[in-house]
Amino acid sequence: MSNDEHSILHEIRQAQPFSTPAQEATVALMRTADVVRRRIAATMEPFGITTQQYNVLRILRGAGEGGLPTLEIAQRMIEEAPGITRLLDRIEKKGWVKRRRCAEDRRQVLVSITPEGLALLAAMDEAVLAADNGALGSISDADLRVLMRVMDRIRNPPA
Amino acid sequence: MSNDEHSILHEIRQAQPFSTPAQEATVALMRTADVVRRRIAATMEPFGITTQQYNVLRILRGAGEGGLPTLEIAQRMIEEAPGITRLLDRIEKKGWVKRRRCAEDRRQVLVSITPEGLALLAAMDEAVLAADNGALGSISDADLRVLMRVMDRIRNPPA
DNA sequence: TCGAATTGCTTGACACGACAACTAATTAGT
DNA sequence: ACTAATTAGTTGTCGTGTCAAGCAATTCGA
Repeated sequence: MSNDEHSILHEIRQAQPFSTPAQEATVALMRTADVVRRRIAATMEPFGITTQQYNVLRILRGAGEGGLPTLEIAQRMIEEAPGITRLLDRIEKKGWVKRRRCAEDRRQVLVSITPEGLALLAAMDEAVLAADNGALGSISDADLRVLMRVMDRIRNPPA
Repeated sequence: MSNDEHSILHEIRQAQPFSTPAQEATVALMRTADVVRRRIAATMEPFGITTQQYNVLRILRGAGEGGLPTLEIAQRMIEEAPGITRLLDRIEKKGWVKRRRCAEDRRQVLVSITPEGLALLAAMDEAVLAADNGALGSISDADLRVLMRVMDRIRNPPA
């Protein structure tokens, strides 16, 4: 079958075949995610923003005026706190978000998106939607459903 | 359904629902790969090696005595050349690989695994196999086949 | 054959992802 | 009220992904 042309085994050129289907699927999952990540990053790059920075702005747009505390943002990304701090540093330097101390709990730093940030997102919305759809656009709805279900189970294994 | 507990929408707490199933699946793919990557990294970490470093050693073990030129390794990982150079720097410093100039084409650097590297891999083999299986162990063979097929198609979209 | 591409890396600079340690503010326990 | 524990963030360090340059060896083309 012509599928051999782009099978994982071929891509890796591994001398030894995989020990198990689960192992092969694990490798395939990594590589697939990488490929998609790169495609999406490529559509963001012309706007001078990275996917992580874009995700933060998306989250903050959804949060509205009041903004969100730093760690709340970290939670919604999968990320650890340290990463968020510096990510916000860079985004703030570009003028897309602003930070202010919360009055009630002075440990918290409330982050909110600026008008410039909103304008950037607005300019990007169309391209990003197209890219996200494009990345998995060739997959049928039925396959997408199976994909989602299987991945849900991978992330949250039974017991 | 109790599935709501760990749905992607719940995990992201996104105010706006996704525009399309493809978009939702894209996000799920990223997060799933992250989760699995972390699980595997956790099993490698006790051996003082990262997943990338481990992958290089695996490739070199498959290559045997002669070793492989740097860029050939880069190709088998998905990675760019600069990343490989520095990855090899670190692995070499740990004594797991050695580099030598190729006599026929002095532009090439042949990289091969050392006995220490082989010993490390041997010590890790069992744990890694278990981890890879464990990561997707709860997925049925039928689902794995679908998963592989769909991901193949994502990586290599039709025309 | 001699200069112009090309190839195979390497280095520099910037963005992330993750762990550890640290500060400051708040809360809990006695 | 006073100390101990917790919470919210920040900073330092290491490993990696990526783009842009740069360098040396090799091949190509007139």
